[in-house]
Amino acid sequence: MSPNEPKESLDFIRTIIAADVAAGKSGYRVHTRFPPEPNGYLHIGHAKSICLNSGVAREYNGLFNLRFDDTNPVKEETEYVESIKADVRWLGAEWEDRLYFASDYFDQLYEFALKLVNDGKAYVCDLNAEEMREYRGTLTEPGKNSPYRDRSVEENLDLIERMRKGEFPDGSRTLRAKIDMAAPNLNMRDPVMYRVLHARHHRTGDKWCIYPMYDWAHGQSDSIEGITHSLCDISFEDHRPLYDWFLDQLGVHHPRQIEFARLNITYTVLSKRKLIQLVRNNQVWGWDDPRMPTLSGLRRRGYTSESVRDFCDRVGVAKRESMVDVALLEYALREDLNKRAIRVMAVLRPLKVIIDNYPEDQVEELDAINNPEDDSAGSRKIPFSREIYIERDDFMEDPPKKFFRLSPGNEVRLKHAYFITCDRVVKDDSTGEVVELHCSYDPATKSGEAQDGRKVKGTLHWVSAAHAIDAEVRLFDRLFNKENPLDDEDFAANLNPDSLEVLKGCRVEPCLADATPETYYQFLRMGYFVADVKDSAPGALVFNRSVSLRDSWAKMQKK
RNA sequence: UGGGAGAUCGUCCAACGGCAGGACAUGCGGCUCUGGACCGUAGAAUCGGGGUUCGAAUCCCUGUCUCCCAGCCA
Repeated sequence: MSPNEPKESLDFIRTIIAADVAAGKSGYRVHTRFPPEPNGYLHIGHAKSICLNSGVAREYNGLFNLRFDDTNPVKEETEYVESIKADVRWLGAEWEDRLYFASDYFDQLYEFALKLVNDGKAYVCDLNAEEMREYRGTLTEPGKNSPYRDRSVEENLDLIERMRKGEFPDGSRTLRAKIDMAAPNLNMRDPVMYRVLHARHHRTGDKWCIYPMYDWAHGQSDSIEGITHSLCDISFEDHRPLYDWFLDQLGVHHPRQIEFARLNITYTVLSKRKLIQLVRNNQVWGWDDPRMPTLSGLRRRGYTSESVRDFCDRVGVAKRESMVDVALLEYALREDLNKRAIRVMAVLRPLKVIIDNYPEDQVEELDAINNPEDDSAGSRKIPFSREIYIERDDFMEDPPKKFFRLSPGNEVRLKHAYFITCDRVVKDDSTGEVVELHCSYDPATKSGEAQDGRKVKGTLHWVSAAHAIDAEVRLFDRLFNKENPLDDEDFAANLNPDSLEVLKGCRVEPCLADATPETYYQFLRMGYFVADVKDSAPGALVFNRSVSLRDSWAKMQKK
């Protein structure tokens, strides 16, 4: 979408930006940024922000920056920088040569700070953390001025310079903006700009022992980069007056901060702090566990970046707090995969079927279409023989009314192959478990149509026993069994103990032998699957189920 | 009377003084060599109370509820 071909309605942010551009603000430019802190992996909530920021820029032929907000060396690591870059790139957000770090601006930020000190708008404060809290006041009571608030410019200059040089221990002094200790907005009660922190930074090393706070770094970084619209989540609404204050005092380019509601999804948590807890407590395999809402987890699960972007479009942008149904995410994936996934046959819980009247040593190569939704996907050959496997769930000895699958005496179609009828059931004497089925086929139904025009209600997937290859299949369910896991103080108590089911001894058709994570498959009637990027290898296949197919039979059974 | 923000189908998002609409989810029906996909169809909402207006989800008043803020985190 461009301003020339508007949608019938714009979200509130695009409405604001359209007005700003029309009014000629910032020279008709649009320039946005995504500013992650490299202290964890990106999740789908970040995807919403990335899509918004990069999308808006693209719509106006503007620019989009990736900037790491790396102002707290004790929490940040290079590993996170790399994973974030990979995730943003995967999503298709293009930062071109504009990869920045707030730490790139430490020198400039320091110069800015000196200017505020010189202007009498910032001072060095000797209060410790606890004292500062006491002086800050409360939500309903004003704070008190720091006893150090009225130091001379000369003394402040001397002190900040010595802070920078490392003369003072961690936590001993801060540089504070001189605003208003009685302000009803706590952020304006002389906020800290710099703290002393003798910590090695992942990029600047030991150069600095004072580090800027978020509020001091963020707006100025936006300004330096020429950002026009600084989009952030609603929790920063209270910070906007401070964002504006710093920029106004400095008299520099002044981007407009706009806040939107963060994304929440049912049956999951979208908070870096919570996710890192799951990782550290080994409650998941890692950041890229396929059950995690991280972008690396979703990717490993088999989500396409197209589907994630489509989902972000569908959830919209607004200010009210909301909880999006996870079904919408799944819908977006199915929608995309339905168009592009190769259809193959895989039997997850095998039950042997012997076709008694099929020639003992015969093998036929049957044609199988790769994707009925996409002619260009072509077709392939699959082997058929006397002994095959079908899904255990596709047979019932004593079927209920609407069961269209195999049962004694009933005829069904084997996809791409023949009609078969079940003649005999072999059971284990001691357990009574069905061990194998004896069936007969009708040679006149090859490729799945009966010459005489008779119909069957059911079509089953299958694999030739002699040709099938072994695979492990992992079925995932929601990570939490409560719609909002955060409703309870201990959210981890809501972890779904059945979120993972591992199936071994699955039998899949031969073409899957060299499956790689780059190919999205639909296992006919079972769902969409992808080879696991870490655990799958030729000869030891491991598939993740990305999402199941809609299943009206299962739905019917539940009633 | 701390400050800030927000309340529209079950869910998410529209409607910006002029017929409350779309998507997901759900129900029903059709079609199908995937009980998939697809097609059709149904039910489903303006937080409460006042006011302004020919006309209010929208403007005004009032009440209620929800969320955020007291890190030298971001």
